[in-house]
Amino acid sequence: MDELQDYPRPSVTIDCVVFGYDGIALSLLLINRKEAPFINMWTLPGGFLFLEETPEESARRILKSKTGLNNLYLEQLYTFGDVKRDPRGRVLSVAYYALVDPRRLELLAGIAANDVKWFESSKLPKTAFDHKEIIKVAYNRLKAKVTYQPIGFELLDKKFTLTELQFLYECILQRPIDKRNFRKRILESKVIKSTGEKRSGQKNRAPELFEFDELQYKNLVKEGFQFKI
Amino acid sequence: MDELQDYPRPSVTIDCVVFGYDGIALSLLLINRKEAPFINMWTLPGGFLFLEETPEESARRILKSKTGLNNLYLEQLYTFGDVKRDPRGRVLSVAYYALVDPRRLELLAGIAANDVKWFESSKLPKTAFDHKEIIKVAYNRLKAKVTYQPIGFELLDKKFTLTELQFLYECILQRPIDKRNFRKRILESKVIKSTGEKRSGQKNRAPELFEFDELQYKNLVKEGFQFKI
DNA sequence: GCAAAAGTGTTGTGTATACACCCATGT
DNA sequence: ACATGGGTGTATACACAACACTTTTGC
Repeated sequence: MDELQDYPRPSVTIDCVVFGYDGIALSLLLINRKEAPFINMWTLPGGFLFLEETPEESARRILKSKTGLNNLYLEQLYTFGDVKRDPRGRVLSVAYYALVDPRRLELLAGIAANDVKWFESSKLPKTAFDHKEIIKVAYNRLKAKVTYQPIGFELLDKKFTLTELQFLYECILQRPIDKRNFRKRILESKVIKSTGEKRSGQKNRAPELFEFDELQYKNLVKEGFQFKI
Repeated sequence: MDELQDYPRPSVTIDCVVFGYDGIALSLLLINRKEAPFINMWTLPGGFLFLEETPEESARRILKSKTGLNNLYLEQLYTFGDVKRDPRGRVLSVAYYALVDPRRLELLAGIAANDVKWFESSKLPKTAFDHKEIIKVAYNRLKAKVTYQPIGFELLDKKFTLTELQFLYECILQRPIDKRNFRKRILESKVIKSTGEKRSGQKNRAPELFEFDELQYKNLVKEGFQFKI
């Protein structure tokens, strides 16, 4: 008979791949590990799952405690379970990925600056455990997802210009996008709307500011719409 | 300090959504549960993860022991972790889904016929735990995947006709597909090749037999090809 | 020769891509 | 007035969807 106590239990951790974008490059949030094993190496923000929380709740708690952020875009990525992925013993990791505007993060106090750091995704340091693999899987997922689902707005300010949005997409997809086609499609999709405002103070024409139209987006999802960049 | 023994550990199970296709309808393999809780209800084939095996190895072991099958198409689906999903305590389930030709299965002895049964996916019985949810996620994943990746051949005999393949796709996608367009696209994709043989004995024109071209498929994947139905 | 399923092309329609100039603003 | 990035439309190629008849085989 299958009783819970009849079976040995693995440890279960949650690891989060946190993507950020500062207007120039796609970055990843890593933490400098203070304990053995892998002391002083960089790791994904993570921690052990508590028995009274779901994996997603756990991911949110961990991100909150390590970065101070809540309410971010979060999605389960994959469960990594190589037998030897953690030298301390048998540890499964349920990995999540999150999108964050790093400028929201800079405002927060209480984070030891040397321990938590953004790294450009093209210049990552050596990471502990199997975190390199997790990051690779997360990045592939993000790239695939962004072309057919309108995620990515979380990485920008609430109000953004179309040029900023396009740069972000180019950053994620690592390829140039035609400006006119990009604007046409993103506007046709109706997932963003103009705020009517313009941003002035630049030394050129004042660009129009847009925002994500969440209500409209939810309606479109109900009708089963397909987004495409 | 994060030591493994400092944290309580959840139990971890593996559950498998096994899709089958008998030439007429898409089916799902369920097992009649003999223990409490949920005694006598239908469940996904599953079991506890052993510490010395990866989740995928565990899924293969479980499928082998409950159905006798190995070497099937298997892919991690999602990790389900609701706190109350199992009344016995805190149990995470790493779910997989698999594709199987049920006719391969019928040949196997040693399976108590009343305990393991195929159900048409449109006529499922009440299931235990959160297995209904897991099945729903698996079916959505299968539907999405089949349109851009050439999976599904596992559900047919090694040699199959284009009409059989088309019926399978119609079954999975639950919509009619135009015969000429289907043939055109599937042949253009190069993932199947003619065997040169024909199947006779029917009371109509003898159809050509095709097979999945695995070598060619691997080459195409390397070049980053996109399949599309 | 008839029933039953296999097999085969073309055309229209819509969607994706490629491409270059004018506009508004600040200095 | 000039430098800088913002904003706009069209023509072409390609991909997808719709559609009906002929061929082969067994009875």
